[in-house]
Amino acid sequence: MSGYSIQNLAEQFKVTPRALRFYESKGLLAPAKRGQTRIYSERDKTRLLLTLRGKKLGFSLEECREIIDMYDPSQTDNTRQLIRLCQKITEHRSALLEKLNAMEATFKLMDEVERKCLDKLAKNSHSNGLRDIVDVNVK
Amino acid sequence: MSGYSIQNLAEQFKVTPRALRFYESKGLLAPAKRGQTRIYSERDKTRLLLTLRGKKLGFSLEECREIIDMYDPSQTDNTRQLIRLCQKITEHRSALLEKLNAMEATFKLMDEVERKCLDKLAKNSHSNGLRDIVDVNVK
DNA sequence: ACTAATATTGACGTTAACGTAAACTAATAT
DNA sequence: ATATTAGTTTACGTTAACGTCAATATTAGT
Repeated sequence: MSGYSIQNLAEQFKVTPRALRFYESKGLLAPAKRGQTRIYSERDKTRLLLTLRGKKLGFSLEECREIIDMYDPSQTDNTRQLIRLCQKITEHRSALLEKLNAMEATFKLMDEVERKCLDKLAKNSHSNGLRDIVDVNVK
Repeated sequence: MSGYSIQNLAEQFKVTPRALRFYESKGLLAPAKRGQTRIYSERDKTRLLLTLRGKKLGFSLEECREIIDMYDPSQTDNTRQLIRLCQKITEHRSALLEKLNAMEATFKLMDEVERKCLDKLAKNSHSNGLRDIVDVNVK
Protein backbone atom coordinates (compact mmCIF):
# COMPACT_ATOMS: atom_id res chain seq x y z
CA MET A 1 0.00 0.00 0.00
CA SER A 2 2.31 2.76 -1.21
CA GLY A 3 1.28 6.18 -2.42
CA TYR A 4 -0.57 9.00 -0.73
CA SER A 5 -4.25 9.47 -0.01
CA ILE A 6 -5.86 12.62 -1.29
CA GLN A 7 -6.18 14.04 2.20
CA ASN A 8 -2.58 13.25 2.99
CA LEU A 9 -1.14 14.83 -0.13
CA ALA A 10 -3.40 17.83 0.30
CA GLU A 11 -2.08 18.37 3.81
CA GLN A 12 1.54 18.08 2.72
CA PHE A 13 1.05 20.97 0.32
CA LYS A 14 -1.51 22.88 2.33
CA VAL A 15 -4.20 22.70 -0.31
CA THR A 16 -7.64 21.08 -0.23
CA PRO A 17 -8.67 17.72 -1.69
CA ARG A 18 -11.03 19.67 -3.90
CA ALA A 19 -8.07 21.49 -5.44
CA LEU A 20 -6.34 18.19 -6.21
CA ARG A 21 -9.45 16.85 -7.96
CA PHE A 22 -9.72 20.11 -9.81
CA TYR A 23 -6.11 19.93 -10.97
CA GLU A 24 -6.79 16.40 -12.12
CA SER A 25 -9.78 17.55 -14.14
CA LYS A 26 -7.45 20.02 -15.82
CA GLY A 27 -4.95 17.34 -16.70
CA LEU A 28 -2.27 18.39 -14.23
CA LEU A 29 -2.47 15.23 -12.17
CA ALA A 30 -3.43 11.67 -13.07
CA PRO A 31 -3.44 9.60 -9.90
CA ALA A 32 -3.95 5.85 -9.96
CA LYS A 33 -7.21 4.51 -8.62
CA ARG A 34 -7.85 1.62 -6.32
CA GLY A 35 -11.52 1.12 -6.99
CA GLN A 36 -12.89 4.63 -6.84
CA THR A 37 -10.21 5.94 -4.56
CA ARG A 38 -7.31 8.01 -5.80
CA ILE A 39 -3.77 7.04 -4.94
CA TYR A 40 -1.10 9.61 -5.59
CA SER A 41 2.40 8.55 -6.62
CA GLU A 42 5.73 10.35 -6.32
CA ARG A 43 5.28 11.48 -9.88
CA ASP A 44 1.95 13.05 -8.98
CA LYS A 45 3.60 14.66 -6.01
CA THR A 46 6.28 16.17 -8.19
CA ARG A 47 3.76 17.44 -10.69
CA LEU A 48 1.80 19.02 -7.87
CA LEU A 49 4.94 20.72 -6.60
CA LEU A 50 5.62 22.12 -10.06
CA THR A 51 2.01 23.21 -10.40
CA LEU A 52 2.08 25.19 -7.19
CA ARG A 53 5.46 26.61 -8.08
CA GLY A 54 4.06 27.80 -11.39
CA LYS A 55 1.05 29.32 -9.70
CA LYS A 56 3.28 31.22 -7.32
CA LEU A 57 4.99 32.78 -10.31
CA GLY A 58 1.70 33.91 -11.75
CA PHE A 59 1.18 31.25 -14.40
CA SER A 60 -2.32 29.96 -15.05
CA LEU A 61 -3.06 26.27 -14.50
CA GLU A 62 -3.23 25.89 -18.27
CA GLU A 63 0.26 27.35 -18.65
CA CYS A 64 1.49 25.20 -15.79
CA ARG A 65 0.22 22.11 -17.53
CA GLU A 66 1.90 23.03 -20.79
CA ILE A 67 5.20 23.56 -19.05
CA ILE A 68 5.02 20.53 -16.79
CA ASP A 69 3.97 18.20 -19.57
CA MET A 70 7.02 19.29 -21.50
CA TYR A 71 9.39 18.79 -18.66
CA ASP A 72 7.93 15.47 -17.70
CA PRO A 73 10.18 12.61 -18.84
CA SER A 74 8.52 12.45 -22.25
CA GLN A 75 10.99 9.82 -23.29
CA THR A 76 10.92 10.77 -26.92
CA ASP A 77 13.84 10.51 -29.29
CA ASN A 78 11.98 12.07 -32.15
CA THR A 79 14.21 14.79 -33.52
CA ARG A 80 11.37 17.10 -34.51
CA GLN A 81 9.84 16.90 -31.07
CA LEU A 82 13.17 17.43 -29.38
CA ILE A 83 13.72 20.55 -31.43
CA ARG A 84 10.22 21.72 -30.58
CA LEU A 85 10.96 21.17 -26.93
CA CYS A 86 14.13 23.24 -27.11
CA GLN A 87 12.18 26.05 -28.71
CA LYS A 88 9.49 25.87 -26.06
CA ILE A 89 12.08 26.00 -23.33
CA THR A 90 13.57 29.10 -24.89
CA GLU A 91 10.12 30.69 -24.96
CA HIS A 92 9.42 29.89 -21.36
CA ARG A 93 12.82 31.10 -20.31
CA SER A 94 12.21 34.52 -21.81
CA ALA A 95 8.78 34.68 -20.16
CA LEU A 96 10.48 33.93 -16.88
CA LEU A 97 13.19 36.49 -17.56
CA GLU A 98 10.54 39.15 -17.95
CA LYS A 99 9.22 38.26 -14.55
CA LEU A 100 12.72 38.32 -13.18
CA ASN A 101 13.20 41.85 -14.48
CA ALA A 102 9.95 42.97 -12.89
CA MET A 103 11.15 41.35 -9.70
CA GLU A 104 14.50 43.08 -9.69
CA ALA A 105 12.87 46.43 -10.33
CA THR A 106 10.59 45.78 -7.40
CA PHE A 107 13.48 44.90 -5.14
CA LYS A 108 15.22 48.12 -6.09
CA LEU A 109 12.13 50.17 -5.39
CA MET A 110 11.68 48.49 -2.04
CA ASP A 111 15.27 49.13 -1.08
CA GLU A 112 14.98 52.76 -2.04
CA VAL A 113 11.79 53.35 -0.10
CA GLU A 114 13.27 51.56 2.87
CA ARG A 115 16.38 53.70 2.79
CA LYS A 116 14.34 56.92 2.73
CA CYS A 117 12.21 55.55 5.49
CA LEU A 118 15.19 54.76 7.69
CA ASP A 119 16.62 58.23 6.97
CA LYS A 120 13.48 59.86 8.26
CA LEU A 121 13.44 57.62 11.29
CA ALA A 122 17.03 58.63 11.99
CA LYS A 123 16.06 62.28 11.92
CA ASN A 124 13.10 61.63 14.16
CA SER A 125 15.27 59.86 16.66
CA HIS A 126 17.57 62.87 16.58
CA SER A 127 14.80 65.18 17.80
CA ASN A 128 12.95 62.60 19.86
CA GLY A 129 15.79 60.77 21.45
CA LEU A 130 16.09 57.07 20.72
CA ARG A 131 12.76 56.25 22.33
CA ASP A 132 10.81 54.97 19.37
CA ILE A 133 13.29 53.62 16.91
CA VAL A 134 15.08 51.02 18.94
CA ASP A 135 12.43 48.36 18.48
CA VAL A 136 11.93 48.49 14.74
CA ASN A 137 12.64 44.80 14.55
CA VAL A 138 10.99 43.65 17.72
CA LYS A 139 7.75 42.49 16.11
CA MET B 1 -3.64 70.47 -21.86
CA SER B 2 -1.16 68.06 -20.26
CA GLY B 3 -1.82 64.50 -19.16
CA TYR B 4 -2.96 61.45 -21.09
CA SER B 5 -6.37 60.45 -22.37
CA ILE B 6 -7.67 57.07 -21.32
CA GLN B 7 -7.23 55.67 -24.80
CA ASN B 8 -3.70 57.01 -25.05
CA LEU B 9 -2.55 55.62 -21.72
CA ALA B 10 -4.24 52.32 -22.46
CA GLU B 11 -2.32 52.01 -25.72
CA GLN B 12 0.99 52.84 -24.09
CA PHE B 13 0.57 49.88 -21.76
CA LYS B 14 -1.35 47.64 -24.13
CA VAL B 15 -4.39 47.37 -21.92
CA THR B 16 -7.98 48.44 -22.54
CA PRO B 17 -9.72 51.61 -21.29
CA ARG B 18 -12.05 49.27 -19.46
CA ALA B 19 -9.13 47.91 -17.48
CA LEU B 20 -8.06 51.44 -16.49
CA ARG B 21 -11.56 52.26 -15.23
CA PHE B 22 -11.62 48.98 -13.42
CA TYR B 23 -8.29 49.69 -11.72
CA GLU B 24 -9.67 53.07 -10.74
CA SER B 25 -12.73 51.45 -9.19
CA LYS B 26 -10.33 49.35 -7.13
CA GLY B 27 -8.41 52.38 -5.90
CA LEU B 28 -5.27 51.78 -7.93
CA LEU B 29 -5.64 54.89 -10.05
CA ALA B 30 -7.25 58.25 -9.33
CA PRO B 31 -7.10 60.33 -12.50
CA ALA B 32 -8.18 63.97 -12.56
CA LYS B 33 -11.39 64.81 -14.39
CA ARG B 34 -12.13 67.61 -16.81
CA GLY B 35 -15.89 67.46 -16.72
CA GLN B 36 -16.63 63.77 -17.01
CA THR B 37 -13.46 62.97 -18.85
CA ARG B 38 -10.48 61.37 -17.17
CA ILE B 39 -7.03 62.88 -17.46
CA TYR B 40 -4.14 60.73 -16.38
CA SER B 41 -1.04 62.29 -14.82
CA GLU B 42 2.52 61.01 -14.60
CA ARG B 43 1.71 59.78 -11.15
CA ASP B 44 -1.16 57.73 -12.54
CA LYS B 45 1.14 56.44 -15.21
CA THR B 46 3.67 55.33 -12.61
CA ARG B 47 1.01 53.66 -10.52
CA LEU B 48 -0.23 51.83 -13.59
CA LEU B 49 3.28 50.64 -14.33
CA LEU B 50 3.63 49.31 -10.81
CA THR B 51 0.22 47.69 -10.99
CA LEU B 52 1.07 45.77 -14.14
CA ARG B 53 4.45 44.88 -12.73
CA GLY B 54 2.76 43.45 -9.66
CA LYS B 55 0.31 41.51 -11.77
CA LYS B 56 3.13 40.01 -13.77
CA LEU B 57 4.58 38.70 -10.54
CA GLY B 58 1.32 37.06 -9.60
CA PHE B 59 0.01 39.56 -7.08
CA SER B 60 -3.71 40.30 -6.98
CA LEU B 61 -4.89 43.84 -7.67
CA GLU B 62 -5.68 44.17 -4.00
CA GLU B 63 -2.12 43.24 -3.08
CA CYS B 64 -0.81 45.59 -5.73
CA ARG B 65 -2.79 48.44 -4.23
CA GLU B 66 -1.51 47.75 -0.76
CA ILE B 67 2.06 47.75 -1.96
CA ILE B 68 1.77 50.73 -4.27
CA ASP B 69 -0.02 52.85 -1.71
CA MET B 70 2.81 52.21 0.68
CA TYR B 71 5.52 53.08 -1.77
CA ASP B 72 3.73 56.17 -2.97
CA PRO B 73 5.32 59.33 -1.54
CA SER B 74 3.15 59.21 1.54
CA GLN B 75 5.01 62.15 2.95
CA THR B 76 4.58 61.16 6.54
CA ASP B 77 7.08 61.85 9.29
CA ASN B 78 5.11 60.01 11.88
CA THR B 79 7.51 57.64 13.57
CA ARG B 80 4.93 54.92 14.17
CA GLN B 81 3.88 54.93 10.54
CA LEU B 82 7.47 54.91 9.35
CA ILE B 83 8.19 51.88 11.49
CA ARG B 84 5.05 50.22 10.17
CA LEU B 85 6.22 50.91 6.64
CA CYS B 86 9.60 49.33 7.32
CA GLN B 87 7.88 46.25 8.66
CA LYS B 88 5.61 46.05 5.64
CA ILE B 89 8.57 46.33 3.31
CA THR B 90 10.26 43.47 5.11
CA GLU B 91 7.11 41.38 4.70
CA HIS B 92 6.84 42.10 1.02
CA ARG B 93 10.50 41.41 0.49
CA SER B 94 10.17 37.94 1.92
CA ALA B 95 7.10 37.28 -0.20
CA LEU B 96 9.14 38.31 -3.21
CA LEU B 97 12.05 36.18 -2.10
CA GLU B 98 9.79 33.14 -2.08
CA LYS B 99 8.87 33.85 -5.65
CA LEU B 100 12.52 34.33 -6.49
CA ASN B 101 13.31 30.90 -5.08
CA ALA B 102 10.55 29.33 -7.14
CA MET B 103 11.95 31.14 -10.13
CA GLU B 104 15.49 29.94 -9.63
CA ALA B 105 14.29 26.38 -9.21
CA THR B 106 12.40 26.71 -12.45
CA PHE B 107 15.45 28.05 -14.27
CA LYS B 108 17.47 25.12 -13.05
CA LEU B 109 14.88 22.64 -14.16
CA MET B 110 14.68 24.27 -17.57
CA ASP B 111 18.42 24.19 -17.98
CA GLU B 112 18.55 20.55 -17.03
CA VAL B 113 15.80 19.52 -19.42
CA GLU B 114 17.42 21.54 -22.17
CA ARG B 115 20.75 19.89 -21.60
CA LYS B 116 19.26 16.40 -21.82
CA CYS B 117 17.36 17.48 -24.88
CA LEU B 118 20.48 18.73 -26.61
CA ASP B 119 22.30 15.53 -25.68
CA LYS B 120 19.66 13.44 -27.38
CA LEU B 121 19.72 15.70 -30.41
CA ALA B 122 23.46 15.25 -30.58
CA LYS B 123 23.06 11.49 -30.62
CA ASN B 124 20.37 11.72 -33.27
CA SER B 125 22.58 13.85 -35.45
CA HIS B 126 25.28 11.23 -35.03
CA SER B 127 23.08 8.57 -36.59
CA ASN B 128 21.11 10.81 -38.91
CA GLY B 129 23.80 13.09 -40.17
CA LEU B 130 23.31 16.78 -39.43
CA ARG B 131 20.16 17.02 -41.49
CA ASP B 132 17.63 17.97 -38.86
CA ILE B 133 19.52 19.72 -36.13
CA VAL B 134 21.14 22.56 -38.00
CA ASP B 135 18.04 24.78 -37.95
CA VAL B 136 17.14 24.55 -34.29
CA ASN B 137 17.12 28.32 -34.04
CA VAL B 138 15.73 29.21 -37.43
CA LYS B 139 12.18 29.65 -36.21
C1' DA C 1 -21.81 -6.60 11.71
C1' DC C 2 -22.06 -1.93 12.79
C1' DT C 3 -20.43 2.69 13.42
C1' DA C 4 -17.29 6.34 12.28
C1' DA C 5 -14.15 8.30 9.24
C1' DT C 6 -12.76 9.08 4.51
C1' DA C 7 -13.64 9.39 -0.27
C1' DT C 8 -16.46 10.06 -4.56
C1' DT C 9 -19.42 12.27 -7.85
C1' DG C 10 -22.48 15.80 -9.10
C1' DA C 11 -23.95 20.40 -9.02
C1' DC C 12 -24.48 25.01 -7.79
C1' DG C 13 -22.04 29.20 -5.59
C1' DT C 14 -18.26 32.64 -5.36
C1' DT C 15 -14.48 35.97 -6.25
C1' DA C 16 -11.30 38.31 -9.23
C1' DA C 17 -10.51 40.63 -13.30
C1' DC C 18 -12.02 42.16 -16.72
C1' DG C 19 -15.17 41.83 -21.64
C1' DT C 20 -19.03 43.40 -24.02
C1' DA C 21 -23.03 45.75 -25.34
C1' DA C 22 -26.38 49.60 -24.79
C1' DA C 23 -27.66 54.16 -24.26
C1' DC C 24 -26.02 58.76 -23.68
C1' DT C 25 -22.95 62.94 -23.84
C1' DA C 26 -19.28 65.88 -25.37
C1' DA C 27 -15.84 67.32 -28.41
C1' DT C 28 -14.18 67.70 -33.14
C1' DA C 29 -13.90 67.69 -38.13
C1' DT C 30 -15.91 68.99 -42.40
C1' DA D 1 -25.12 72.15 -38.70
C1' DT D 2 -24.24 67.65 -38.55
C1' DA D 3 -21.86 63.42 -38.68
C1' DT D 4 -18.07 61.11 -36.74
C1' DT D 5 -15.05 60.18 -32.92
C1' DA D 6 -13.89 59.58 -28.14
C1' DG D 7 -15.52 59.25 -23.62
C1' DT D 8 -19.03 58.10 -19.82
C1' DT D 9 -22.16 55.27 -16.93
C1' DT D 10 -24.87 51.16 -16.16
C1' DA D 11 -25.31 46.58 -16.24
C1' DC D 12 -25.08 41.98 -17.51
C1' DG D 13 -21.71 38.20 -19.29
C1' DT D 14 -17.46 35.36 -18.91
C1' DT D 15 -13.39 32.64 -17.45
C1' DA D 16 -10.40 30.77 -14.00
C1' DA D 17 -9.88 28.54 -9.86
C1' DC D 18 -11.63 26.72 -6.69
C1' DG D 19 -15.48 26.56 -2.27
C1' DT D 20 -19.39 24.46 -0.52
C1' DC D 21 -22.97 21.53 0.04
C1' DA D 22 -25.63 17.04 -0.69
C1' DA D 23 -26.16 12.43 -1.51
C1' DT D 24 -23.77 8.20 -1.81
C1' DA D 25 -20.16 4.75 -1.43
C1' DT D 26 -16.25 2.63 0.74
C1' DT D 27 -12.94 1.59 4.09
C1' DA D 28 -11.27 0.91 8.88
C1' DG D 29 -11.69 0.05 13.62
C1' DT D 30 -14.04 -2.46 17.45
